[in-house]
Amino acid sequence: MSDERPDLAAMLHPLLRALIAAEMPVLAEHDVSMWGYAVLTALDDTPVRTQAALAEAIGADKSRIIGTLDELQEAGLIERTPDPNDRRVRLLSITPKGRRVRSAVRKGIRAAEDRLLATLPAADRETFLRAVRELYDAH
Amino acid sequence: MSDERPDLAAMLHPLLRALIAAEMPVLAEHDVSMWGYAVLTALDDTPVRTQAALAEAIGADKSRIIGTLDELQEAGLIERTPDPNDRRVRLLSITPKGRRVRSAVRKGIRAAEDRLLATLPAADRETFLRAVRELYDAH
DNA sequence: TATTGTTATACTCTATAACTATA
DNA sequence: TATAGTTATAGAGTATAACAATA
Repeated sequence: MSDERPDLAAMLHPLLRALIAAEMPVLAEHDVSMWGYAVLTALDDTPVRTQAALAEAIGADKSRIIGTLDELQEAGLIERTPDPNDRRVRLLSITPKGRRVRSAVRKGIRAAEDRLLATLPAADRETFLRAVRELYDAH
Repeated sequence: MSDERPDLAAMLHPLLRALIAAEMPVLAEHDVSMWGYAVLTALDDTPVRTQAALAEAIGADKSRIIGTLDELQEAGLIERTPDPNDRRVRLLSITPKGRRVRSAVRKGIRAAEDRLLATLPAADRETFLRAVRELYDAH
């Protein structure tokens, strides 16, 4: 029986798709993209950074997040201020409004996760989340 | 503590990436693409099907698997024979060689999975796999 | 008219390379 | 010259639509 299961990636892939699909309405409700939410999260957890460092932190290329930063700035969720010490860099920071949006989105996403995980017995769910976190930290 | 973790999708995404990266060398070693392996797996588990049904089964579009089928047929891993009863459809079947390749690839992939999961305590690993399977079956 | 397999087209992501302005 | 941010270009992957053969 234990060898009859599908490959791990073959199971995780549709699972992740379902998870993302469940998060889409939450993101749409608050008018942020997935990358926008990732940026808000990174900025909220560690306030100031250069754009390149931010990109690195969320696993994207520096050129790829620019559109996202433009949108977030336009919406007043982040600020980009020139660094007086080195006028090449733009100091990034999340605004109070950005923090509120991030918090609201996270709450909605956690609720969606809970619904998706609801079929698991509580003990298994705990272990599952702990295992995912451990694997995530290791890679 | 339980609220301090990253979002589930934010953890699963890089995890899946790492898993896929670990599988790449195995696939390359046996000269099959990821989709090719998915096709072999689907055909091995339920032998005969139309291309459209096969595509549906592996979560792809019927137009998207054609190149994959061409490659597999070229390599002698599957056969496409016209259905005498309905000459529009091509009956699909996996060849003995295809079965061997599928089996060898799966063995390599399972080994890669084991290495990736090795950091987890045995009990947690069991529960993790059981939970993933249950969630996968539910979606 | 509907369906199977196929080809062609377009659209989304992403990766890479140029360009500017500063240093 | 090297680096931060930006823009432009090209590639992979995917989704959709059109097409020919058959039912």
